[in-house]
Amino acid sequence: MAARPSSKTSESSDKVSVICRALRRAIIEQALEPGAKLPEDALGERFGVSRTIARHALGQLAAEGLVELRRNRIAVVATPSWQEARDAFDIRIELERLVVRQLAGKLTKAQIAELNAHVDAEDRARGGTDAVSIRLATEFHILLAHMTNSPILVRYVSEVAYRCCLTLSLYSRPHSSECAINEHRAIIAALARGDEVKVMELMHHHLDSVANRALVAPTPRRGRDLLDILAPYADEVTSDRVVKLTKIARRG
Amino acid sequence: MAARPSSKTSESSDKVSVICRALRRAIIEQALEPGAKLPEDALGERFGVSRTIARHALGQLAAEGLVELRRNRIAVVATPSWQEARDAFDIRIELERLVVRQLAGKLTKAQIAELNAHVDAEDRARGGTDAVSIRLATEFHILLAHMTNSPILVRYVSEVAYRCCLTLSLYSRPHSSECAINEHRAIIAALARGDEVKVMELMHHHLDSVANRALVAPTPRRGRDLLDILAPYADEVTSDRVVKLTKIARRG
DNA sequence: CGACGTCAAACTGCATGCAATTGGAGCGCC
DNA sequence: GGCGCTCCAATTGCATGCAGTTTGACGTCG
Repeated sequence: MAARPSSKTSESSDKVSVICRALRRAIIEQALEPGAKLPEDALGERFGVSRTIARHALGQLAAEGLVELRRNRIAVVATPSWQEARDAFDIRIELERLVVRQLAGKLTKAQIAELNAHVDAEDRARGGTDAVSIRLATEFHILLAHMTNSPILVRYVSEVAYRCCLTLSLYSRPHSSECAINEHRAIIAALARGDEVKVMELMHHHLDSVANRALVAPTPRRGRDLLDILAPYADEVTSDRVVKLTKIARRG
Repeated sequence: MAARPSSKTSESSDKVSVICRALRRAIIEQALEPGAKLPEDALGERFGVSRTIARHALGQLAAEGLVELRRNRIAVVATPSWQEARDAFDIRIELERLVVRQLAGKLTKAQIAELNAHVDAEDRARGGTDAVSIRLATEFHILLAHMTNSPILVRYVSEVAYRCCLTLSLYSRPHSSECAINEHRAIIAALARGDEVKVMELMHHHLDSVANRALVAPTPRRGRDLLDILAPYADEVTSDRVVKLTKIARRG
């Protein structure tokens, strides 16, 4: 497989892109929890740029679904609903099946070594924090996507994987993703063997089980807006009462 | 199926969003051909906003892959390579199979009526321009995605469908997508019957045949950068000569 | 005639400034 | 104490201004 020219879409060294990367990482490592406020001034000051740039960066992250942006309101780290989390995983399964289908039997020795090295790193990180483990596991999948040389696929897999990361921080039990490392190894092995059918099945099962381990129940553990929880009950009362409920919810 | 609350990610009535929508439509209707220049000043003046806003809009469209943005250079409508076009269609097939899988047997009568009405509109538009036909065909798929009530799926299907639209304007023969209307009807019928397997197969075949009809050959008809065409030959000459070639290419 | 160097216009990258909106603290009323 | 009102600090929405970069036109020279 001839190497395609490097992506035109690759993120340049703009200040905007730098801030995007930093925030993305902070979000997926849960340094910024879902719901955390992201005022433009504060970001600008923190990164040594003007509000204009911070604003632009927030716009990009909103396009990726990592940040929620509402007119005249402070941007916040996205808080996906449980259903959205499930949807994201469903999409991710299909995309990553596509990835391994394209990759099966087409990896160079160097690429396989790179993948193995990454999983080794995951192994070594088992003692560390949960956040780092999750990030490394996610990066394994993104590394796979990169090997397809398809910029579009890379972009979508990355985005949806980051979103899944985000939901893991909302809904998962701690230490829920550690045993997935063996599954990563199995996937590499099947890719190397070129067993297209098997590797698609492995990937499907892998992601599905991560999702099922993580998205334990439609009732989130923490961080969910009271407003969302109460939403289904809103139909039962008059709209005036609902407004009051929301005030209370926001306060709590 | 209970209706989920409307998406938080829906585009607000920002000036930025307005410009995005306008440009998106102009691009997929080929009013703006791939490679067309999009200077911030001109956009700002045309839409009655400042450069800041135009710039922000371009950033969003770049994130969607409709626009190419390079540092210190005028933004241009994206010119996907043939391979990228093929990749986009592959991704689209998987995503839309997911859509119809979720939808099979779960559509209300009203929704089926809406879909049929849309296809009727496609039928009526057969006499009109190619661009309108393509736009309507694309919107049919996006309408389907909307019915899943999954904002993420809507976003990805929309994006990738727009990208495919874009590539059609680059690589397809004229009048290549007309006979697809019957396939749309067949898909609606299978959805209504709730035949999950069949409808996934239909969608797969539908998109695959559109792609095959459209992406006729790795040699594009027009609009492709001379630079890309000459790239494979560049290895034959010294790198100094290549630089000169590129100068010539850019000029022509 | 074509290659090369120079320069001004065009354009982008980014910061700053101002008007408009929000939200929440404080205060009076029931 | 709870509810509603007013008002101000915090924050966003957007335009403008300035500095740096690119483009391509022009003049010069081989």
